[in-house]
Amino acid sequence: MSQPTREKILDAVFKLVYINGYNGTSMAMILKECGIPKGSLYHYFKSKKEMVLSVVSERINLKMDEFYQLDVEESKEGIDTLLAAILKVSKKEILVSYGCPLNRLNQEMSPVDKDFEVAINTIYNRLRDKIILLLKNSKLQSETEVESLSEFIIATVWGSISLSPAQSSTKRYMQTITHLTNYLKSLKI
Amino acid sequence: MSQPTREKILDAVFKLVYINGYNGTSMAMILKECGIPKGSLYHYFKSKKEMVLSVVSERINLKMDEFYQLDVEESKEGIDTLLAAILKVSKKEILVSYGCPLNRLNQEMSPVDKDFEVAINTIYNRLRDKIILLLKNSKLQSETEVESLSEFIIATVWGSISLSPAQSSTKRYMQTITHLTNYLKSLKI
DNA sequence: CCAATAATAGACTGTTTGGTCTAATTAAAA
DNA sequence: TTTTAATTAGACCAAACAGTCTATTATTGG
Repeated sequence: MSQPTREKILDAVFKLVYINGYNGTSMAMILKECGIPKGSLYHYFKSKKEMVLSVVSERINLKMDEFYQLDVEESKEGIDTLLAAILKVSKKEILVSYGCPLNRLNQEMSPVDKDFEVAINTIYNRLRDKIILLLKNSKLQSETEVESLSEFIIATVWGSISLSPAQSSTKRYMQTITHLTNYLKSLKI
Repeated sequence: MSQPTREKILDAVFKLVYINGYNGTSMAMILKECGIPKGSLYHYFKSKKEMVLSVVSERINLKMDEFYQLDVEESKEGIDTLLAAILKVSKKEILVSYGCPLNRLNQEMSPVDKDFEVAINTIYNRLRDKIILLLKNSKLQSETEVESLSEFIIATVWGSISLSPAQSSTKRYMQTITHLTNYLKSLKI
C-alpha cells in the first residue's frame, strides 16, 4: 500500500523547494514529481503558499531533528553531544551539498513574506533552544554566554555548508568546522 | 546629466535581485524600477540571465569591497585589519538585514546553473584570497591553517548575517560575532 | 443498499512570464 | 548635409504561471 497522497505531496514539495527554492519551483514541477492530478493537489492545499508553509511545519521541522542530532544523552555532557552532532553533519551529504533547508528558505522568503518569517522562526527557535539546553548542561568557563554562543554555532555550521552549494564537499566542511570545534573545546573546563 | 542607461539598469537589478532573488525578480519589476522601455533593456542585455551575470561581475564584485573593508594597511597587522573589518560589517545596515548578496545568489543559483556557480566562485575566491593574505601578514600560532581559517571566517560572518534576515539586528550580529573575534584573538601570539 | 462525502481527473482561464519585432528617434561619422 | 549606426519606444507573442471548475469515481456511514 502506497503512501497517502497528502504525504507524498509534502515529500515532493520539500525536495523540490529545497533544491530549487520557492520561486524556482512551479506547480507543474510538483505535479510531475509526485504524479498526481491537479484536482487532488488543490483538494489538500488551497494554494502554493499554504502548501509550502505546510512543508515548513510538517517536513523541514522533522528534517531538522534528523540533520542535527541534538537529543540530550544522559551519558554525555551537553557540549560533547553538541560536538558530536557538528561532526555528524558531515555525514549528511545533501546537507553539505545544498546547505540547510531552513536557512535557504529563510533567506529567500523571510524578507518578502511575514508568514514565512514567522513559521521559519518557530523552528529556528526550537533549534537554538535545544543547543542552549545542551550548553547549560555542560561545564563551561563561567563567563560563557550560552545564548550568543548557540547562535554563533548555528551561524557557523549554516555558513560552512552554504559556501558554494553543489560543490562544497565533506572535506571542506570538516576543515572549516575544525575551528569551531577548537573554540568550543577551549570553553570547556 | 543623468547616469548612463546601462549603469542605471545594473543598479536597479542589483537592488531588486539582492532583496527578491533571481526568480523573485521579474523583467516588469526591473523596467518599473529604472523607468526605461523594454527596447533599451534588451538593447544592452540579450537576456535576463546575461543581465544578472553582469550584475554579479560588475556590481556585486564592487559591493564586496565596499561591504568588507579588507585592504592591506601598512600600519596594521593583517589580523587587526581583519578584526576591524568584521566589526565594520555591523555598520552596513543592509548587510545585517538582508545577508550577503553574493551568498544569497549563490544559494539560489549555484545548485541549478553552472554559469552562476562559476561567476560567483570567482568573486568568492578573490575575497578568500584577500583574507588569506591578511592572515599570512600576521603573527599567528605556528600550527594555524590560514586556508581553512579564512573559510571559517567567511562562513561565520555570512552565517551570522543570514540568521533571520529582515529582523536580524546589529546587536544580534555583534553578540554572535564576539565569539569569532575571541577565537581569532586567541590565535595571535 | 443507498446517500453523502472524499478524492481523483484534467480541461480550462486570466494573468504574468521572458523575449521579439518593427518603427521612430537621436547621435555620430562622412 | 547626408548617411550610418546607436538607442528609444512599446505593441505584440508564445509559453508558463497559479489557480478554478465541473464531472466522475471511490470511499465511508447509516
